Amino acid sequence: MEHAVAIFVDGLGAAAATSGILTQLEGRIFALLYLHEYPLALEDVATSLGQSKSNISVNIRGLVDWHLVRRVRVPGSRKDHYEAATNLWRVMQEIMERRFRWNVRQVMATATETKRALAAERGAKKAARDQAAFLTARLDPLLTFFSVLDAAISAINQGQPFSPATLQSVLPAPIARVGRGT
Amino acid sequence: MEHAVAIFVDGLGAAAATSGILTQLEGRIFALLYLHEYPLALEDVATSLGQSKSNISVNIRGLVDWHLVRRVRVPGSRKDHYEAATNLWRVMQEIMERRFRWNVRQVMATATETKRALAAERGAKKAARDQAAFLTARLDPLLTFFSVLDAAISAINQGQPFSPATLQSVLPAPIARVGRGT
DNA sequence: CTCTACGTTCAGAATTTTCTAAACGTTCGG
DNA sequence: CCGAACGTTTAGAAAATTCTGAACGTAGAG
Repeated sequence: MEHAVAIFVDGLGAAAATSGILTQLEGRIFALLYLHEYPLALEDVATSLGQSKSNISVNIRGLVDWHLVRRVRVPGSRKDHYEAATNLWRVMQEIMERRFRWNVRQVMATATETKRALAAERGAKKAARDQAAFLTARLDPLLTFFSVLDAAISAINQGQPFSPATLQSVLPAPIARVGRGT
Repeated sequence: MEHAVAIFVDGLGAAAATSGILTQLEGRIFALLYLHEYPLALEDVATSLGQSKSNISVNIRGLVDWHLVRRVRVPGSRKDHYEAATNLWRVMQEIMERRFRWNVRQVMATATETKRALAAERGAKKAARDQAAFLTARLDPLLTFFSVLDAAISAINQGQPFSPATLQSVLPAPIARVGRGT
């Protein structure tokens, strides 16, 4: 593997590992494909990354599910070939939609469920009623907050993907470089 | 532990486990504290969650570092007591700032580093120069995209925390468009 | 100063996750 | 149909992580 590509693969792998969105290996696979002009066969990916074919097979499927990687047919070959998505805005929308939002709703469902359990308790004693009032006072703002997050995600995801040029124009001033070395 | 609280603890724990931001146990600790009006001692947390004190000690420290939980002194007692943050907006700003943004910069640093390596290679042959041009064509939009993300995080984090009332008012009419200015 | 109640550290146990290689199923060229 | 070239499944190995209990350090009460 070329030196520059190796650096990118390592760096993106490390970033993915701490992202909570992708695993390190998924990050590495994506990085490798992202820096290849033409689709790579499963086996090429495996040998490039020093992993077994079975492991790549399993992990690349996750990337395909998330639309970070596309499977393409290459005329002369029977092998499966893969290429990385290049529309980063759309990739982010997908991740927002399918992961972040799912999490947000999980929290909302939990809060709602908790309120339901609370209502079902029907405490007759004053202490129990006070307790229920307190719990509601905690649960309601949480529910509101996550509802707003949910709405914000909707708003973002209904927008059209930006082109690189548009993105460029949004940037205020050149960001100072941050030397977060690996 | 009360039934309603148990449901909340389990639910938030599950959400945290898949969030990539907190571990399940951190989620459970936060949930427990969030639904308690008065600070809990380390030991109370441990027994409520069925974990060893040492494990809670380690995991609660992470929450304190992230300002999701505050350590407070309780006059009559020598024990450490903890209470959950209730300002969810501020909590989210903190997480954005310290985790998501850090990740974004990691990617930017990687892309920059890769370009540097590319420049250092100084390929004389035509094929090498073509390859370098292609890699640059992939790296530059990525760099731009993540710069925009970085700027967006700045914008969000420079805003004042919303009050629950304000959040509520934002809810009915979803945000129509993502602003382009600061 | 001593004794005790606490939180923290740490070595290793328990559990979970990741990875491999062999077995298997499928497709396609002959 | 056959055989070879594939990708996938899966049982278990390897590695990473989470968790515990004992040892340790510390601060405050007496």
